[in-house]
Amino acid sequence: MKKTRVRFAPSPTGPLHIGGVRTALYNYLFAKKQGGDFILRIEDTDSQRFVPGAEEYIIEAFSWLGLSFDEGPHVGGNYGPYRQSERKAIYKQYVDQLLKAGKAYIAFDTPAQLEAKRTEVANFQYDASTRDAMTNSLTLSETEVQQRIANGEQYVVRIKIEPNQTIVVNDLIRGEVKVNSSVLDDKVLYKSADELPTYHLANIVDDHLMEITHVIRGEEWLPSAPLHVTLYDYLGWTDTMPQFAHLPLLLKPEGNGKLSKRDGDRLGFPVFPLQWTDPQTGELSSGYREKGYLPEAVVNFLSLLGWNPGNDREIFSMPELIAAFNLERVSKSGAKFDYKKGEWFNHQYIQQKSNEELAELFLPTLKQHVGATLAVALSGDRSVFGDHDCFVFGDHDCSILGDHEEGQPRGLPLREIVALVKERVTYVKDLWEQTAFFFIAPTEYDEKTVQKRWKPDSAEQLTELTGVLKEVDDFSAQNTETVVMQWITDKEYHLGNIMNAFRLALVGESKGPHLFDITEIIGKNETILRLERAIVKLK
RNA sequence: GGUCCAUUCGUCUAUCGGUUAGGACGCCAGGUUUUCAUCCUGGAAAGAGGGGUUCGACUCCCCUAUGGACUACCA
Repeated sequence: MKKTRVRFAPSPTGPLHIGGVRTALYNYLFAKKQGGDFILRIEDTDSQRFVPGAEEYIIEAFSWLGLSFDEGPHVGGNYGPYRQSERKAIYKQYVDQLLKAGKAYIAFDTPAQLEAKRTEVANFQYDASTRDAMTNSLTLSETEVQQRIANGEQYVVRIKIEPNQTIVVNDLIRGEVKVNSSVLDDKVLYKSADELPTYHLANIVDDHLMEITHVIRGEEWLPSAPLHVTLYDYLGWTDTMPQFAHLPLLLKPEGNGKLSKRDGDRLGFPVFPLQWTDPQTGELSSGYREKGYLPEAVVNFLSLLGWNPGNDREIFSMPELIAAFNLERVSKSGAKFDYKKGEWFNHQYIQQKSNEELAELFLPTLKQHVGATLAVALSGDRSVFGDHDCFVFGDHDCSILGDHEEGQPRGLPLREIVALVKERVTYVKDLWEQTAFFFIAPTEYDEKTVQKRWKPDSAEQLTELTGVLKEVDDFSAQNTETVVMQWITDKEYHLGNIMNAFRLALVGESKGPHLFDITEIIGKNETILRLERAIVKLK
């Protein structure tokens, strides 16, 4: 049994879009399931559309997602080079072979002439029925062909499709697909202008030479699969031809058409794994990574868009996906991109993270928001910064994760803060909005909440509460809660009124985790300061 | 226009001739809660249409409709 070898072969014409990521993922899962190789090949045969940075982007994206290539331009391998632009000489040899065997021919018709032909003749196709009326090596004498080439005239090499043959493509997902060769056209295989083959030829030659066993690609390639089968035949490689599997497409959520690069930001979600800035226009497209997605969530989400394990299970780690994956369970019809489900997956994966891991992931976002106060922190001051009274970190990283010296600027135990709110966030970034009040004390209060929660006697009651809290030595959540509850009971105050006003003072609005978990974390002094400020401001 | 592919709740899907057509997302309702969320429970929600085949079709076949892809010297 030959070793399974699959390739992902993007064209470096821009950022990789999410449909391409899924295709790569399925290739990867399939290869790893078989203990095979996963190869990256850069298909840069279109010199016109090359975009600088695209290849690096692709490699970085897969590195983030956790798909690693066994061979490729960045890691090497025994079947290189892995950029088609570096394989010119290889292709030329096979072009000559086809020409010599009469399986292909040289054509001089210019793009302009073809364009004219297409507007003049409806449904014009360069094929057996028309090639005799065109300017090519079939209609020109051998000497004239040589003459034109010697004169520097540009030409292309076209495959010579024999009409009226039945071509069978065996597809692992769709079964046998039969087409009559007469509907195929004499596709361009090679362009003299840049001495590069087109996709079709380069693809077949490389897959053969790289000993690819399975071609797993998007359904958009199905119509040209018969051409590819013919090419294997013409080159004499039929017996080692890879198996084909054409994947269903990822469709726009709104209904029509396949998901395209432009859809993402228009519909409010990323279509690229990583953020991308167009080098030409400077236009910025959002990415899953920057949006706050965990790569595991993206992988899991994508894996289930067009494939299912045959049971109700939905959460899979990468090793579990590899174990469960097979091509037989890939569906045949296109899948609309359900962005909401993606959010749900991310939520699930966030819950799986430990508090330490989440705190670590949150740190960059947190620093963005409170970064300016770090300098204040280092000066040993706990002081007013801008309009806000800011809580700051002792020394950035260690104190964030917990301990602090008495009398020093207090760092907040980020790990514990994260633990309190993690089940309510979808993105790592949401942690900021859920926890901002821990770091920045409220100085303004949400108007609606004030109207609803700040009662006529709130100021008086909270003043009294402040007095009670000042007497509390053990400020643990449990103890503080016991004391406060006892006080409320003794005074026969209305529990909700007290607690809601208390929360308003600490948080600034009506949200957040259990109140006494908040007081424990921000500590006695800060709790009292916030109460006093609210009493003054809301009186 | 031509060729090819597809068609189960709004969405992703299970079902491989006999099921009250299952699950998940989303949505709605209720519950938990000192707030907001989370969470829990429940609910509404599907076999495109028409012919066959069969004792019996979501499932097999045909037609129609609809959707999609392709139709470049792009991949």
